[in-house]
Amino acid sequence: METWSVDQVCSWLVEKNLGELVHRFQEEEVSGAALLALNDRMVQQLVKKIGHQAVLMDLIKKYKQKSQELKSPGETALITQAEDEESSSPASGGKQMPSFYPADNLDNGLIDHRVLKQRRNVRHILARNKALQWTKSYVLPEFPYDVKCMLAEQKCPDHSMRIRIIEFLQADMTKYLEGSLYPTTQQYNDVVNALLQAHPFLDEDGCGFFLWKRALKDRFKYVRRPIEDDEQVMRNKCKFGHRRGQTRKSLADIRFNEIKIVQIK
DNA sequence: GCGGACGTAGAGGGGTTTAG
DNA sequence: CTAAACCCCTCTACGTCCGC
Repeated sequence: METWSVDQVCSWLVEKNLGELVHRFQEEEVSGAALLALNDRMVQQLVKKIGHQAVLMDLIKKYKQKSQELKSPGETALITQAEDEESSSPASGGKQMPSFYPADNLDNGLIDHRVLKQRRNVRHILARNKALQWTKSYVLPEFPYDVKCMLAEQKCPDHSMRIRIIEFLQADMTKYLEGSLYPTTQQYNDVVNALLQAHPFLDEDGCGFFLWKRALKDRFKYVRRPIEDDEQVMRNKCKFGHRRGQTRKSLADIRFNEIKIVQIK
């Protein structure tokens, strides 16, 4: 890893379901050596999402630990394999995500402004990575520390907490969708049921199921909104993306979009 | 069996609200 | 001010029912 180029680091990120970070890593020219030299503050500046910060720091930490233990060439493959096994999601029966959320990590008030701007480009490349097997008994992902505290205290989540819960659930579901951004109704149901079973107090007024499900659907919709390079998304936009008073996209437009998609590919 | 009416689910667009 | 959630509306697709 020490000798990796920026491109190799980016491939590794994609492999670790952190493809969303590729653009930032390329922008900041993070090579393998730079990756290993990152400290907490740098990771906070580089990576917006606390969940991604935690995963990234944990992967680096594990790499450093194992390279100390092994101290032999060609170890990377072994480590990658080990990490693959360890980082599999709870729903696939693997171990849960590392709970590395030190209190100082929450102090992200100085996050680089460019990172905030990046949120506009909400292409969840995660969706394109290796899909995990969806099982009926969906297991909730490991939430960040502050969310876990709120859940443990059974406090009614405020707006920002709701957003964070939804964001984590959406990111976790994406891993199972084989590149699609369209979960089935059953999948929405499974996730919301798992959430409400684990935390019944979230079922406000007995209509929590519908509220959480709608929030989750809206979140996926919001993720799809800016996407213009995905065949399935574009097809649905052509199909449904017009309202009374608006002209329907002509067949020519649809063809043009299809050609654009092929060119992008 | 066929075709129209109807209901429902699931898409999207876009306005409004909320929170940082 | 802006990003993101929330909410409402419209449209399409599909299944079911019913009359012919």
